[in-house]
Amino acid sequence: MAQDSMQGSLKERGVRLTRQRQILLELIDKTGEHLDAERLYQMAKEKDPKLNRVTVYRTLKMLKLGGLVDELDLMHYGGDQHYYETRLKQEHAHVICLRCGKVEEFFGDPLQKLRKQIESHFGFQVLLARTEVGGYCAHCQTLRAREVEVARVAPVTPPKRARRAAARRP
Amino acid sequence: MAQDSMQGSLKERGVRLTRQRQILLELIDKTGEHLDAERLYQMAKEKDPKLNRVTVYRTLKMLKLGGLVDELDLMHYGGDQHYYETRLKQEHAHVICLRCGKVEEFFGDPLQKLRKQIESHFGFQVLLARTEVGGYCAHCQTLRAREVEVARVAPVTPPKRARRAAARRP
DNA sequence: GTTAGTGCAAACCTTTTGCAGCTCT
DNA sequence: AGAGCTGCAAAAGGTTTGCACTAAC
Repeated sequence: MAQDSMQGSLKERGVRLTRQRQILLELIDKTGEHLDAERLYQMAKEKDPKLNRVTVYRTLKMLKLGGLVDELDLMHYGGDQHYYETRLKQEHAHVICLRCGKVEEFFGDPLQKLRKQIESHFGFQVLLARTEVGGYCAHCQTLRAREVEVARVAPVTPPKRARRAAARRP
Repeated sequence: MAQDSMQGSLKERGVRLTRQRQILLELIDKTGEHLDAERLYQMAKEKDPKLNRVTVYRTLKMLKLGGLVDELDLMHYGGDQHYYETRLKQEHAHVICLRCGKVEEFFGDPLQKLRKQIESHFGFQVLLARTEVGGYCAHCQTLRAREVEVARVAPVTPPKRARRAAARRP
């Protein structure tokens, strides 16, 4: 359903609905949230092996400029890539656990109040707003203390980038 | 003064106060805000031409991990680099004009309320919070309408990356 | 004297660009 | 038919890493 309204919005602006874009729109819509370009590319490739990574980037850029998707960083947990989600839901904050990577969404009046206060305080016209919160989720808080203790004896640096790179290699 | 408390905090943890770090700490402190790694490097190089860009990155990473500086994106206006500011002030949101690039800071109770609500709602331990808002500042709102009109006749794509790249070349 | 930190070069990941050819409308 | 879009290769931008050397404590 988000896909339909997206397609409509694009058609109005004379944007062509190519096979590739339909695939990408469907994935962004159905998968829901928090996909980065690479993952979106991998998923799209299964539906059309010829589809190029560049097309993913170009499509995302277009959707972002058109205000159809929002770009997130998720506190750079997992790297410096960007994540995308459709712009349907009410404004919300993203809450990222820095230990397990779980992402929660928070809807609540402080967000609306914040926006309104900024608009009236500065006479600012708000187009985009992004709130990201990092910390430890309920589950990880207890596990964390233990880890800190262990780390003093045998420090481990998890190779953040290697994970993603491995998934890309043929 | 921020520099002093930073240095103290580092000393406590057995971090060495090298000449390079002193230069960087002073710049981060005095310049105040919103420096990216490259600009910080350029400024540091004037005080010590031998100081390497890598040292800037390593120092920023350390300060970030130590919770002494916060990392910002400023809505990726101007590119994908990160910006840094000392973690002294009260929590605040950054308000970025997408036309002129001006950055305002907003302090206000919605931010504290947001944090508290997230903590109690999810049982989450908040360590970092970042709110960035993009739009048009009061001054640019009027100028904007005119531009949109002009753009329909003679579209211009400003080369975002070229600006920064030019400044780096020898 | 240790150990942490630096500089240099090279790598890395993510994203963008130029251009020839293809395809939606 | 023709503007718009894609794929490919290559580049760019920002950041990280490996290693030998240096300097802070």
